[in-house]
Amino acid sequence: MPLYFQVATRLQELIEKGEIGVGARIENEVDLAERLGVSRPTTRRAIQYLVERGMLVRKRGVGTQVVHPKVRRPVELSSLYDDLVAGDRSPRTEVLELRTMPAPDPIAAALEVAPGTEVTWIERLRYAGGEPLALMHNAIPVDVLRLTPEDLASHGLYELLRRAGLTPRIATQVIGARSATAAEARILTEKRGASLLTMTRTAWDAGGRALEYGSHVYRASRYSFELNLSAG
Amino acid sequence: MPLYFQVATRLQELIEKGEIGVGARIENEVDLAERLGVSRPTTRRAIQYLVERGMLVRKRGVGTQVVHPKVRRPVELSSLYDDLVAGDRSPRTEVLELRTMPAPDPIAAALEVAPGTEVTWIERLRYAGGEPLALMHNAIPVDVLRLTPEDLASHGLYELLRRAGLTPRIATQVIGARSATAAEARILTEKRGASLLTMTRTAWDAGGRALEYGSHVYRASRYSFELNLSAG
DNA sequence: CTTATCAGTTTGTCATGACAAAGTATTGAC
DNA sequence: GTCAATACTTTGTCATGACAAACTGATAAG
Repeated sequence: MPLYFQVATRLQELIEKGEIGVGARIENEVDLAERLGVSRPTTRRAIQYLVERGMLVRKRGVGTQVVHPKVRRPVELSSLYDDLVAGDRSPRTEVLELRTMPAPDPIAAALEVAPGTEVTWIERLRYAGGEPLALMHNAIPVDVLRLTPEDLASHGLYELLRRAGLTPRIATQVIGARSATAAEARILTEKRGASLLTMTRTAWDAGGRALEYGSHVYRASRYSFELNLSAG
Repeated sequence: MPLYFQVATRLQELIEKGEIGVGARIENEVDLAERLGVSRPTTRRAIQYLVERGMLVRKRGVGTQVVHPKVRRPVELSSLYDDLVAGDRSPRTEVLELRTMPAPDPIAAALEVAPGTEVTWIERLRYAGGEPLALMHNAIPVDVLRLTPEDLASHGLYELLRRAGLTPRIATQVIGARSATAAEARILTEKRGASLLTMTRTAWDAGGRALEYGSHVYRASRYSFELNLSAG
């Protein structure tokens, strides 16, 4: 574990425990470095880490202040399944459809691959707490990953990607809303015309290769997106 | 302008122009630093900057690769008004209500201030391209900023905050959806029961002080949220 | 009393040097 | 020909030293 990370963790603990209260200034970099027996760049990097997480704020000529006692996590690249597991809402997945087919033009465009590229097309129904929560459509290029219905029934798509050594790194999402069609309402046990949250996403790995395109609809009565933002 | 930033900008231009193609590896840090006549830490910092923006990816023992030719901006702390101006959709704002009142409990809780703290309560209707787009409710503690209807009619709330030297730094947002009430439908010229996107947000400044609470509804037929995410 | 100047404090930037860790390519043994 | 050990390349971490820029507060001038 890197030194700067150890320092950051130690600082973070002090703040989370409240031993350095909100609004208080922490020791200046030079003294802190000397007291901990590390160099100033290392100290700076540790502080920088906590600044990026929204715990600390620096001001030149003034010092470094605690602004929030808890880490505000940035928006994360996780899947719904992971979120539900973390929230203890006992997710279950029903695979309604799984087949390979040439990508339709809009999906090929979203994935930034040639039109007609073979993709695995998946339609899944996600339950949480025994109730249907979301209807999810995904397209994964076949040369990225091959999937079986069994895998998908018991694991999140992102978990399967990670297991195959594929790490989503960058994603663009569009969140919107619309009314449920009759078919959607029936599947999600909502009334016709009920409001649905829609989310479309394309995710790329570190190599810039598109891993996944997703077009999902959520029951607005049961789900919302939570975001934590921090500006430079 | 800092040296590392100049280097980053230069690299960024080369990549955006396509002179360094996607997938190509850039020169290694040591050589690049020497060629540009700067130190390796400065070069590293410049590269780090572009990595955080999703343009480059580093791999120890391998090198640094271009993964995307355009900057993927992180989710930004900007207001709807700013977005619309940038998108040339000629926004206009109608202030429906503006008064000071003690903050109701849920709003006081969101702002992390004492219940009953005086806030300015604002109800605005935002137009874009001549059509109503969003109905916005905001609460701003009076000791943070005092507002006049004239200011608000011609400027975004965030612009007014900035002008007063208040910079939103951290925010938490919740995005959801629901059906329009009869009153909302009438104001937004939608049908009754039309789907609306909802967004509630609390924004804090660098000092950890809550600047603003907002609860907005958007016409789902005319607006959606776009997010770019990048994972560490 | 008000305002301008100046010194002190603290973070921001940059250079140099060194070693560690991870991945790749080459070489050698079998 | 295959596999393992080795050398090489490249990024990751860390130390030391120095000066610049921004803010604060005290001091001096009006």
